[in-house]
Amino acid sequence: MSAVPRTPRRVAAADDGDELRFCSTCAFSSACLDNGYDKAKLHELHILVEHTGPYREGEHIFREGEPFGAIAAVRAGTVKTYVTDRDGRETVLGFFLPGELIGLNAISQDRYPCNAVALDGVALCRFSFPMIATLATRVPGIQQQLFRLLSEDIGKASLLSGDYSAEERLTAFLVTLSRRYAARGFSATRFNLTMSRTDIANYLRLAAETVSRVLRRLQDSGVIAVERRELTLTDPARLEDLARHVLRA
Amino acid sequence: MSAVPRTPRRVAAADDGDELRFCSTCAFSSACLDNGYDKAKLHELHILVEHTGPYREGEHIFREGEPFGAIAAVRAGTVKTYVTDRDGRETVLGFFLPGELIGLNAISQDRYPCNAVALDGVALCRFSFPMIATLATRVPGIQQQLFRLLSEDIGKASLLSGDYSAEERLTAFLVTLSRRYAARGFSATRFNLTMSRTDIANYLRLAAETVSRVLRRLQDSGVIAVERRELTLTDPARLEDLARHVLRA
DNA sequence: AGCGCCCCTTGACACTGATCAAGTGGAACG
DNA sequence: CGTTCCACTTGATCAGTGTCAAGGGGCGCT
Repeated sequence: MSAVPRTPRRVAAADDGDELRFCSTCAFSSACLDNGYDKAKLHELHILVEHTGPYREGEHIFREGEPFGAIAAVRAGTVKTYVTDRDGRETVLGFFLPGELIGLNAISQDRYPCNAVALDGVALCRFSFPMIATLATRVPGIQQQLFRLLSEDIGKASLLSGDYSAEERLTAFLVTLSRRYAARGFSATRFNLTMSRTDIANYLRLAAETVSRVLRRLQDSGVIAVERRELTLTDPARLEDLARHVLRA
Repeated sequence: MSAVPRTPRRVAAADDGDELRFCSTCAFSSACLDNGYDKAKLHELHILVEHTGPYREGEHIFREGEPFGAIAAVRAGTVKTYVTDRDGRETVLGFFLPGELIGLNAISQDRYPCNAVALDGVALCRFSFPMIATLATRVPGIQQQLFRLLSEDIGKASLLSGDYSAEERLTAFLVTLSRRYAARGFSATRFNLTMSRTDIANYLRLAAETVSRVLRRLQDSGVIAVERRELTLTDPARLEDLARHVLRA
């Protein structure tokens, strides 16, 4: 299916400055750094990181049921995770932006419980889970980071779980995207929706038509400007206010 | 508020059979046992377990915002976790039966992100988290168990997150309760709903009236028999079938 | 026993959002 | 340059569920 060579290459373990920058999106580097920049530990960490990609739009990173071996940090692009029910209806579990981790929900079953697909050009850092777990027994900073990341994800369901209105869900979704982009140094007020309206709908448990209508209403009231997939938050404060119930700000 | 003496007492570290049975509901004992029943390790584990309780109905175990120090396994009774929004509306995050762990979602923030309250007489095993994390660096079985438990909880949101009908949600809820009771050796077809209709509603994101109506409909069609809070699954197979979309069986 | 409280049930109605259906517009392609 | 396809938009209708209102019944309290 893919003609692009996607040979995983082991990253050289040299811990020069360049190598560190290169891995800055990987969640664990910071754990090491927080821990006092121990060269030996950084060395151990980096040799078990594998940079993979690029995956092209529509290309799958893993599929439901495949044996679990690694978690991965997104370096570039957007990843969508989803499951499909018998009737072919898709439930989107999440979108993962640069710096975020996929595969954490696979640990408990040793199999991926969902599919992961690239929504645009995607590059990853793969971490062999058995190896990083072993390393975590020797480097408490890594273990803590893993515990924290896992625990964070437990609480993430709030956007979906509440009985919120379509407008609350969608505004909260946009605010969340904005914050996540901002946290990675991208613009908080102007970014691309890398996912289709249908994807958003399947994520927020709405109909695609409803997503479309709410976006229009938000645009008409001057809160956002949306041109195809390009989004501008023209009144971020008001947007946050509309989402306040969901975000419990 | 409470007149009942609830002095936490450190459990004696003697790893005699009695002590082990006493702790059989604690999730970590099994991790140790799986790991080859190493007496020294069991010793280490047990001295950091604190048995607390009894908590009486309505008594809080922890409250939102309190500093996080420990996770806890339910030994007896039912615990409800919830948050309250500005308008006073309650969102129930989960019910925890004997053998299940509360507090896992507090790890990432070092504070409890929700309230936990006893729905009936509750007894707990408290595990100091810093201590168990330290122990985990030396006992891989413990670390794996922790990772697995955390990862499991990430996927647990499915019941709430899907856009399912009231009937699907409620039947799935009942099936889940049944399975959880069965897993702990209780009857799978006859048990008490320790939570109020309102609690169930706030958990499933339904109105209490809807819960009431669906229960009645299920009873009228012969799937369950419900008398106040006593529930009998008269046709478990059909109940599971009604819940099949949610449970993805 | 009797009272009152609270949980639960039942009914009537309104409203949000899904569904069905049709139409628009951009992008890729021949 | 026209065709086709697909994502998206817009409109009309309808069903499921929330809301409001009233009533029932167990349980603890005095």
